[in-house]
Amino acid sequence: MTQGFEEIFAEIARGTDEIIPHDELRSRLAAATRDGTRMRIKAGFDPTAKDLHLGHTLLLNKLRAYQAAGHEAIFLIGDFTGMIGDPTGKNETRKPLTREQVQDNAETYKQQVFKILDPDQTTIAFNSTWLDQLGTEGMVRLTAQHTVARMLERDDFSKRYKEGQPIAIHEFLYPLLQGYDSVALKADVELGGTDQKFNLLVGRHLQSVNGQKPQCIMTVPILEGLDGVHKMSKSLGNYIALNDPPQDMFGKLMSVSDTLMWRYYDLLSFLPLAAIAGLRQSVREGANPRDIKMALGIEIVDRFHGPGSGERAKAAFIAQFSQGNLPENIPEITLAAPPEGLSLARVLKEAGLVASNGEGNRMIEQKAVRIDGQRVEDRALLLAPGASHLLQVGPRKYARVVLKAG
RNA sequence: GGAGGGGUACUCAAGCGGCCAACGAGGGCAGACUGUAAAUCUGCUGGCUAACGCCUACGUAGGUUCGAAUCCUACCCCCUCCA
Repeated sequence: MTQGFEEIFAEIARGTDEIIPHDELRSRLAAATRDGTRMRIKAGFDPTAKDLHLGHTLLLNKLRAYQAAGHEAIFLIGDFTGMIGDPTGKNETRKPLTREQVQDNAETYKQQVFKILDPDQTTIAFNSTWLDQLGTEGMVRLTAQHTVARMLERDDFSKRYKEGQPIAIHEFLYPLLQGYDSVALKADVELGGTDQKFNLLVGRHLQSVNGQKPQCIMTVPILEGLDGVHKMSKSLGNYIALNDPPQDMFGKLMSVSDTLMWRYYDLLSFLPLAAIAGLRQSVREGANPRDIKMALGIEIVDRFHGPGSGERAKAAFIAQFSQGNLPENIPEITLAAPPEGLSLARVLKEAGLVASNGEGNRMIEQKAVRIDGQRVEDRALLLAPGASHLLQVGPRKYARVVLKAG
């Protein structure tokens, strides 16, 4: 029994950045395991993004680990916050979402989330449920439960305050509202990214002020995006979406640097830590990191597209890039061309391979363009009607174009 | 309410009457090299045009001038200090 708990706890704690307070979480989990009670594990998600990406899954994996141990995962959608718009740290106000958009995003969330979470042990909650009811009076009462001095303890705030950067008053409200969510949900544990630490701690404070046992908090690292530098985010375009097609997902994972690959192994793989250490050792002894990367690709693709899809994506990847075969599913487009023909740049643009004629011409000059496999460097080239061509720009953009007289 | 500072391309940041489609850096893209990796080297990085060239861009709107991102006026927005 004791050993069983050790394993459970190790799996829950794996990959986390901080657990506060560590020993308390441990003992609460132990007690719950012993008594067969379920703890309420909360993790909040911002509904501004429609698609979840791999970065979000760190929290989901963690929620899943709790579920595996028999606890209740609360997938909280911050729709209230989303509708107001949180401009934190930016001079650009985020556009508030309409209720419809939020609903829409939430639907998409649900479909994606259950690729990881067990639906039977998941509660989906919307914080507008209670925040809409709060009212001005409730809001003011809430603000009375925390102090400015403590707000300024947050790194972000104190730094900006010292540097004379603006801090809008409502920015103080978000931690409070998020903390209030924990009160409303009577959360036992809240999960969040490391950047959420302060907010999670506010939740502890508000719970105790409101006569609840303060939640334990657990932070997970922020996942770096494909560039290995910035956090994975949709707006930076360095992400792998959960609903990316298998081949894209695999390809993106393969394009990651070796350094980042290990990071991804640590944070995304379900392999035991000992196994990952073994992989590192094998590379040190001469194994090609590429193959290790492929194994990760297979694991991740399988997770989101079902068993077997990973191997298929790998095979397609090898065929296309290692053996130089054409990719599957090349988009095909039909264009009307005048008798004298259409300029190559124009065709590239119409086919969606470049954003403008200018860019098309640039690509041609940079030897990035191929027609039917032949490199083309003549930007004056005209493509005559009545022909069909395979166009390629750079290593990965393809299109098949049929030119009709017209 | 008062005083001062500032708004330049994806970002940061020069320019302060013509040589500015706008230095430089970052980012991005492409080529070479590769393992679609990293590192490195090279080039490109507003739109239209086969090309000559034309058109839009330096917070917004006007004005001065042969000519403005650069000068003037008004307005909008941001920041700092004081009250």
